[in-house]
Amino acid sequence: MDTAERLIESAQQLLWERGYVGTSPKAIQQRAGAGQGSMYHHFRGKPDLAEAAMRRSAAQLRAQAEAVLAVGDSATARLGGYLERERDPLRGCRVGRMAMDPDVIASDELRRPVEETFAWLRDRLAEIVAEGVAAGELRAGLDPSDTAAAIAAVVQGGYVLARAAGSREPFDAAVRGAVALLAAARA
Amino acid sequence: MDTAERLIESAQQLLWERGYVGTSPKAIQQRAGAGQGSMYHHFRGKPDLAEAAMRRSAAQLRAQAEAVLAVGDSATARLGGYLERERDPLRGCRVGRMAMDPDVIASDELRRPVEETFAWLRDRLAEIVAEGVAAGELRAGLDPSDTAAAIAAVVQGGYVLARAAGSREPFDAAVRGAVALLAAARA
DNA sequence: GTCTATAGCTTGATAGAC
DNA sequence: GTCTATCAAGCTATAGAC
Repeated sequence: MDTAERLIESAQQLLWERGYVGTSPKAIQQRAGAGQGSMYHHFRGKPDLAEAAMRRSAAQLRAQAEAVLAVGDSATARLGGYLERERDPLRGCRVGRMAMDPDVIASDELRRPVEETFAWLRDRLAEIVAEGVAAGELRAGLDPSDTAAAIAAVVQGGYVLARAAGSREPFDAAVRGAVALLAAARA
Repeated sequence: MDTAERLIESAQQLLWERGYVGTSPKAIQQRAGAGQGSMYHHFRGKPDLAEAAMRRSAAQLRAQAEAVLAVGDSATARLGGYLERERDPLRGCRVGRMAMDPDVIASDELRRPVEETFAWLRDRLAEIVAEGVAAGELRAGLDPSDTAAAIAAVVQGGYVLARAAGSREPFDAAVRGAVALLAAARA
């Protein structure tokens, strides 16, 4: 693996663990086993490297989500599969976490990968809800876009509850609660 | 208002805007119009002042939530009132935001106010769900604790979606989605 | 491409005058 | 109680040798 690659992966890890504000170029270099000059040769600076790392993480997350969302023979099963997908709640979401970072939100370049990821996720979830409604599986009155936003929010909020509690339990409870509410919305 | 008070309020604002890692003692002092020595006279350091500020914010949030949760003549109305309470989604939750901060999570003292706030909120929401079930308003099978966690998560996750999008719209959509799912779970 | 040296600034805290 | 001065360490970036 070359140096640029190691820098990106180290940045991905540190952004996940400590966020953008809490991650220094120096820490990235040390984890990657690279010197100062090496990093500034491959990237223009911290924002540039962070953007590359965030785009990478966003692409990986999307691939994982798509893999889960494609499986299941009913809308409820596919949405449930997304909600119950194996996660590590105490680590949080590597993309969603960035949305709480002031410097990320203040920069269009840095915010864009986060924005695109959630726009895609909401659309994808809404498609599945709409299919469930069309198939007569879910109630006719259920708004696909609103339901999708609620499902995505339960996962992101579950991370907050888990980290606040220092335990994965609230995350699992929120997922169970959401699955039960979806079950109640069957036609 | 005395200096200690101004320091706490300034710290509350900055922690909300920039998180713990992104907030420096110097920035707090400047916003409060106080010097270095003044801050270190009233507080032992950044963690001490941050803890005071977070406890204050937690108490305020709890009072606001309790005020909303006490109003309404049915469980659905009270839970809906909590979900639809007036908020500024782009600012995020001043308590929930702290859960994403690595230094807050690493310190028991700093994490405790966050933990206590969400433990209280989940209990309070679960009580209301349980009352709704007992009254025959909500389905008998609905688990109060899981449903409460899902509701709290929708709000916290809604903030993430809104900040990612740079717009309050996803927050409002998630709330509408959650309200609709709760309506579907009526007995 | 990678390294070391250096720069100028900020951080979080302490010292000591008033 | 509040102020200014000072500190060692860390931050982000640039320069220039190799």
